[in-house]
Amino acid sequence: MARNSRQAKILEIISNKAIETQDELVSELRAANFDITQATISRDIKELGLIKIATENNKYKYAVIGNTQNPIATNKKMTIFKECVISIKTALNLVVVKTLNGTAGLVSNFIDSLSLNTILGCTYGDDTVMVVTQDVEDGKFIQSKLIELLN
Amino acid sequence: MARNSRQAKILEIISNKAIETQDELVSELRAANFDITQATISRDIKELGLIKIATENNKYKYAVIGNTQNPIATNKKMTIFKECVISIKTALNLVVVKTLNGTAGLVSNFIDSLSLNTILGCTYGDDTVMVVTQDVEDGKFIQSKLIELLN
DNA sequence: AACAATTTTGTATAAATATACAAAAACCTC
DNA sequence: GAGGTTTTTGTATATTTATACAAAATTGTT
Repeated sequence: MARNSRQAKILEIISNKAIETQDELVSELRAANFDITQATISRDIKELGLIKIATENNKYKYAVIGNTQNPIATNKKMTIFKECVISIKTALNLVVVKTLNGTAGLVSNFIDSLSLNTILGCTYGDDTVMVVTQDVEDGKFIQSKLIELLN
Repeated sequence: MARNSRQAKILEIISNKAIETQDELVSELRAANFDITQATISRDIKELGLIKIATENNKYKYAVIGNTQNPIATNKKMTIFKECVISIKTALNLVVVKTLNGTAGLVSNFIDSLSLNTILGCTYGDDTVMVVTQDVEDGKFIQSKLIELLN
């Protein structure tokens, strides 16, 4: 289905470029070979829980909302998790998850919500989530758990 | 000037009730004796950096955006700080700031941004910010500093 | 594969929002 | 307080966004 990859593409686009209107987003998507209309984008934006917010230069842009405020339902989060994660690696007791730029917060939030008890905590930047576990073994374990979820 | 109190009222309204459209907000404000039009609200929303976001029940509502993402300029934040703070009290090494419901995040963010070095950290809920200082003396000091800012 | 049921999408348009421009209000400065 | 300057607001409207409805696509079942 093109739908999920399209939504992932939307997250990618808005994290890399200031998108002011849905029509602008339509153009970007068309350029990336997604043949859709504004109506569909409007629905995607609602589903993804994206926001339109004022920027410093007195314009508007679409953005991914921060984790605590994000009201997207869990199965939607799961879908997004799958779409946004690029790689999952371990380094000793850390699991390093690479994501589409700008979506690390969403991914981190999702991982937190799993409440896996061998996870001590998560931090994230723009495109990286760091999952801290007790030891090397736990790191490997969490890595495999997360990879499982991608299927 | 009615403008600042109106904007504060907007923050209060949206934190207490799900507001789906600007027209709805206009009605609420009219009920609170602010005689304005949709155009003004549109501008206020832009200035306050408010967002319209999808809710669980498949509708939209306006909301205050979380602190880290908030791009409002400092002087605007200062104005909002003044408008949103209700009281500032101390309890031993804590400074307890009461705010309009839903705006504690904004206020906390503003206090953080002051980078006062006797502040150890801030936490917040919906209408309360807790500022932690080293000791009772520092608490009193920060309290007075914050009260100063209200003038 | 034929059919029914569900989901996704486009078209057309209604609904909602942003803004150009002009007027009004607030603020200065002399 | 007259006259100039800046800020705020309303009116009217252009722009943008959401959605009803129908069509198309996808999925599941036999």
